[in-house]
Amino acid sequence: MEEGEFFSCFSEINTGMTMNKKKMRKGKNHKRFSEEQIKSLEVIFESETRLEPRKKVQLARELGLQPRQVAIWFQNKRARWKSKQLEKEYNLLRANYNNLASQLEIMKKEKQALVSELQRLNEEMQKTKEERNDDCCGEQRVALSSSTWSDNGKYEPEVKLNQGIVLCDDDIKTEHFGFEEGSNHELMNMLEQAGDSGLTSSDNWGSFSSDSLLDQSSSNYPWWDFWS
DNA sequence: AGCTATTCCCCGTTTACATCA
DNA sequence: ACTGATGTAAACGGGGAATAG
Repeated sequence: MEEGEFFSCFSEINTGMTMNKKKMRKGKNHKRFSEEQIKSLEVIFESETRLEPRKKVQLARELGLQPRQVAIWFQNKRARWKSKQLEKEYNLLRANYNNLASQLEIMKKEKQALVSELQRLNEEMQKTKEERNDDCCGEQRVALSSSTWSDNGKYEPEVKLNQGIVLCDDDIKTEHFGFEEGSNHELMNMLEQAGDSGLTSSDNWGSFSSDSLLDQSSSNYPWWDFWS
């Protein structure tokens, strides 16, 4: 229903409630306020959502209402206003979430592409290695001279291609993604979780505080710019 | 300091009324 | 024209917090 249409239904001016509470509760005179009264109340509410007692009495006199009616109108108005605010915040939060989710999808695809590329390079390297094995066994011993034996007795070769790509997992992260041990630890974890579809599981949202999303004033830039 | 009465507010609910199918 | 369902504004009641006497 349109607002004008709504108000036209209640053109009867409320001349003031003189009945007591019991009569009010039982009575059939439960009239809605007139358009003029509502307009005046709205104007005051825009500047102050709470009324000082003296102003409440004065306003009630001006509008031909009981002070209690004015007080109750302000109470109900605050409740309606709060409800609308909550709805706005919810919509904002949902939009931010959708934005974040789509960014995550993009990142997952990018990661998958990088993993595929890495796999391809690995296979290429393997092929090159096998060719070298065929060509010259002596050189292989030199190339693998920096390989080590780990504490658990596992052999860990460090093999380098001519282009300088280091095929050791941690080094790849450092050289290709610019990740330093420690400083980007959280981001690394996020990437690893994303690879396991961990971020899409609601189980992992326990530490995800909606407050921090809404409280954008605490940082110098919008949180969602983190991904851009 | 502890108690009581009063006032205000919030929250959830009820009541009265208008609208619509 | 009547009626039941639904939505909304006005009003209520309970309970907590603050304040004064």
